[in-house]
Amino acid sequence: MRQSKLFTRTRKESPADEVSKNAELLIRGGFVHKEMAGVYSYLPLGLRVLRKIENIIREEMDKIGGQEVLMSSFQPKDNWEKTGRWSAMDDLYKVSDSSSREIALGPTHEEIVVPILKNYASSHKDFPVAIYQIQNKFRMELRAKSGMLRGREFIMKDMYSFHTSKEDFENFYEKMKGVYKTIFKRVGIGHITYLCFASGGTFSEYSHEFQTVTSAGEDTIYVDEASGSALNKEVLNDEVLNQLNLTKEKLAEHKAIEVGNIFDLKTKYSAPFDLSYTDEKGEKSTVLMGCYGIGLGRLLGTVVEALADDKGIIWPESIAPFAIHLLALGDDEVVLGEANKIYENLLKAGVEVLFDDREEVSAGEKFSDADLLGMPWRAVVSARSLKDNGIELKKRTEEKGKIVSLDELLKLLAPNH
RNA sequence: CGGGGCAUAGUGUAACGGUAACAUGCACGAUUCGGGUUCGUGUGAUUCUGGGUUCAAAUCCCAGUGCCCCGACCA
Repeated sequence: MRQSKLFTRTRKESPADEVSKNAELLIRGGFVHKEMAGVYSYLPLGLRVLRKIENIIREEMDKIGGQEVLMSSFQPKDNWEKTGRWSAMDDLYKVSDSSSREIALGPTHEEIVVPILKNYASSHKDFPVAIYQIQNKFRMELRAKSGMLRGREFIMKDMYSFHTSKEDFENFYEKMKGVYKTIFKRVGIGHITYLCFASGGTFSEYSHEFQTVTSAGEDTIYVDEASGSALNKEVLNDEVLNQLNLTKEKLAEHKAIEVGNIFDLKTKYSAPFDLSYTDEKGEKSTVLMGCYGIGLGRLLGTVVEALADDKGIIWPESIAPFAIHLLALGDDEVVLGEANKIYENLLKAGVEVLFDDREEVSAGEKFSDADLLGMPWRAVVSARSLKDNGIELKKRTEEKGKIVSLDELLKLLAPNH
């Protein structure tokens, strides 16, 4: 994409109403636009990152047999009364229409997915099933905060699994731990993300969270570096330590962001809707459930928060909006012509490239923008690089670049082309 | 939901109760071209909303709304 055509632009000044690093950098770079507290619109650059995260998650969900759906955001009040959550869940958005019919704006989808499945599944042969979606969620947070990290409207991947036996559920649950680890690794924060023993809230006694260590985190976790196991401060007691085989003295305390969690729901939501199956002997039993969530906006914000430096964002290659940021310096015809040629060649090779072709912008500003926007690679074409007979290529994370030829550049970024 | 802070051009900030200013952005013209170059001209504001005090309110008072922070809450 040509940067001269991009409708967003960068800002030098930080927004006055955002303190958190993730929101500050994302807004300065034009990735997102704040609508209200805890509500952000995604702009072209931000959407590209979001889509990449989405695709990674989708691939991993499909890999373990998840079936993707897209459920409604409007949810009937009746369903929520059946589970008792119409009045019990205080962050539920309730809206009414012109006939004063009351409906919920979905904060989660147990109340929707269970009746849907009940419509189709009734035999033990119909299980197990795993259903997921990537969709906007609404929660009336009393205090939205930390930029993208705790919002009122946010995009979440929620998966629900359905089983006929405890063993089958546990087997799947264990597999999901591995799948989640893979996702966070692919997104680029695997090295600082821990599987964490935690409270189950209103759902179950315990659950597992995936916590990414950064100073901006709102949770406190304890990590046993030797074994890699971790637990949330909220469940830190002798009984739990014993159960996990950990000693208090060896634990390191960290601030962390909860980027994902998995729950054992048992029959909490299948029972109210009588989601059951008939087994081989003709006997009916209630279906067992698990649920598995990842907040995509929060994940995006976490990556910014955890990996940025004082100059701006540093995107991992797997989710960067573009693989490379190509800068043409100066208004020299030869330089511009050469940069254009390189841009066209990269496009032809299928490389995602952001081309800073703005003629009236100074070199310094282009460098600053490249640092702020955070593409993994920066390629500079200028009178100087042409004199050196090539393109100056630099990693976002490194100080010094090196001169490469177009062929070398293509080989690096499109090795299979 | 308890506590604290803030609200002024698109953005970031100034302004003793007395003509709303500066920077940046944007437009135009020069200049420059390897870390937000320099200069000129122009553009841009019901000072969050509503009330009150006053000859006079961006400024003081009250209420509301919005945003940020701390806490509580949190699938």
